[in-house]
Amino acid sequence: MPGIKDVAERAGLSIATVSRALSGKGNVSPRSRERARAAAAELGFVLSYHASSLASGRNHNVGVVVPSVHRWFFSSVVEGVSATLLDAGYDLTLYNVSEGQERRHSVLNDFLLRKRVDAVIAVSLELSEAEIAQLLAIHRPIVGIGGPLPGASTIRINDSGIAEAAARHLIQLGHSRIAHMTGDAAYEKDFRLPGTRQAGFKKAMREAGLDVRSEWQLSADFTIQGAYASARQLLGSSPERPTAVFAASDEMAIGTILAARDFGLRVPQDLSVIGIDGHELGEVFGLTTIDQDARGQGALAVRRLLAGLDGGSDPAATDTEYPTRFIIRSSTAVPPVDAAPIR
Amino acid sequence: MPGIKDVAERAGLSIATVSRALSGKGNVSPRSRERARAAAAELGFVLSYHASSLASGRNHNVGVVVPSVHRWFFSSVVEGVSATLLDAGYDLTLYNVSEGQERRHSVLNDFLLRKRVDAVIAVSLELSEAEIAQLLAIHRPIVGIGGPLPGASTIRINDSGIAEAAARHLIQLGHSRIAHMTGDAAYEKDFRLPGTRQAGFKKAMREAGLDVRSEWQLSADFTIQGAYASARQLLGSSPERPTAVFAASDEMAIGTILAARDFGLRVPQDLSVIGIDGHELGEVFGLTTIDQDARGQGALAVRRLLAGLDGGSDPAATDTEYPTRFIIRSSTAVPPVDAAPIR
DNA sequence: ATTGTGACTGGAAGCGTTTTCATTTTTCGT
DNA sequence: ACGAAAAATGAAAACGCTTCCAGTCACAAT
Repeated sequence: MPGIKDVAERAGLSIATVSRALSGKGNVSPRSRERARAAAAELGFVLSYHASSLASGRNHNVGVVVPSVHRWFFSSVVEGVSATLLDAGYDLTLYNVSEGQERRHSVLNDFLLRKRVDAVIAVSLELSEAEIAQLLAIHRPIVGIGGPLPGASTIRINDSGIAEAAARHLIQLGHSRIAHMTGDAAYEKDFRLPGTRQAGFKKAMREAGLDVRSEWQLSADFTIQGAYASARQLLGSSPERPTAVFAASDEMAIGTILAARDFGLRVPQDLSVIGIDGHELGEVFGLTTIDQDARGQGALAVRRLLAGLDGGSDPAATDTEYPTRFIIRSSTAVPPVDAAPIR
Repeated sequence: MPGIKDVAERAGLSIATVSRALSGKGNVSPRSRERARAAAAELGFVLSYHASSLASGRNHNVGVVVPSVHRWFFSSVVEGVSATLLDAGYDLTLYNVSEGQERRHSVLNDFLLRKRVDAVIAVSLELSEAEIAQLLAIHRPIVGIGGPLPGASTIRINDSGIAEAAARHLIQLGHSRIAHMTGDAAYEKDFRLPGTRQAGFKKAMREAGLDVRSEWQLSADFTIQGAYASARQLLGSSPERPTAVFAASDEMAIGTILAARDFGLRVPQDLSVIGIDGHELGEVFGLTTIDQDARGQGALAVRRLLAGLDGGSDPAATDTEYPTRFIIRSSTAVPPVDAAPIR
């Protein structure tokens, strides 16, 4: 396997010049540059990643920590991050910390800190103060997506605001019997989002003078199947059904729609459903939702990171609110006339 | 940031001994080992990944090449791979080559070959002979999942066999008007699977003496929404509907079920649907399917790889057939009595 | 007492680049 | 055409480890 030395010999140049020619940094005459390129191509030479990282201190690698790669939001973000990173010539090291705290701990310590990533993107991960301090201490830029990350840059959507908007949409249609499906308590730890969206919902309800019935506050694990099971309970048992459901994610909204269909409820005639996300499947279900462009958030995170890496200076820990789009489809409508309003 | 040198000084040992103590290789007295450990812990020392890789020639990193991280099969495999790799102390570098050939080319050349992965897992990727040769040339173990990879180890399910079994299941229920939804031609290039499953379907039909109607051979892009659109065409236009649909993936089967519902067709009374995958959503839809444990396949790939890395010798290019499970739920039943059989 | 054995240990040579620094060559204003 | 500034170059010093090699030491076997 050829080394830079071989290239240098073949090109009749010094190692230093070849290095500069190949990396594009520093001054090299066009002639030398061409020679170096040619020699490298002929020998099929590729730089050794480790050697060059060791010497330069740059890794060209960013770590992405996700709780799962299965759920829509995460895989969408990862796709956005991956594409942008690849274009920029960076590697992406994926840390899937789904299974509990021990693994997560070891990831942070043994992997991330091991000087092998230039930066970290933490998706919907709530790190402890200590963990954040650790990351910041090694002087690597971090950006968080979708989760609070005090001290680091974050990209988030206005969770409480859009939850409010979603609830208000239902209220304006005339609904008063509105249920809310939030994320599971199991996720609360890593992922404060459920609470935030719930707060927005409650605020809108309160402002409209509507009751927030505790039996209509349900939760699921953010998956279609989890929401399906949860919604069956809601729609099946209670003789007094809600006329609308606001689900904290599109996947849960879809699960709710499926459950409704099982009970012969038409959406939106008998039940309005609204979600949050902009899931690809939304169209199939005619789901009214608020689109957060997850891929775009991932891409933005990378751009921000790279800017920081090149600029050198730690960019101030900015907190960017990513814009969302309200998409009205056919899963929401005025409530059925025979439904008695609450209050 | 402390280096091994600092640890050595603090422990009153030589660098060499500390290295041996920390890595566990070579002979070190228990006393020295303990001292080294303690000193390292006190300083919060972690090995530099690059330096140690450069010196030792091992990366502790495997590259995973996937066409997408969004579709069920891929994200499931990645989860399996990720978990197993992390447990073994390896990193996972993700190469998402979704967007066309150029990117893919650059991935193979600039990244994988850049001496930074010890092994490669290629998921459903059909590499050219030249590309495989390249990979094999750098003497890195490769294992392919779900795609043919001549010369390398592969893990696959018996695609044509299970397709046959799925079709036969429908036939045995009494169906003769059977449609098949296969993967898109767009995927054919990377991903020979659609054809393989289709072949199994045709074989079963032929053996049963049934017609394979070309207008009932449809295709979609493996997603729910794609299948939904495709199935609407099938079910909406033709006055003579099929009584059963065999979809080449669960996601497509689900899309088909959704489309059927739109037309007021009951599943399975009016239309039987069967898929392949073992998707989590299958339960919600009562989907009869053939479960291929994608996570398990990912985990197996890693184990195979690591065995090869430790064993040292290139393991013979084995071709493992991963077992599948037929799961009968409620989406398949005998055909409606009024449906005229074909032939 | 002598030698052999094997466990430990430390010095030092890499691993394959990048980058600094001093040096040489080129360019350009006048 | 001359000197100063700019551009291009090469030697060599890092980068932070692993591992070879030779040497020390304790202990058992002769």
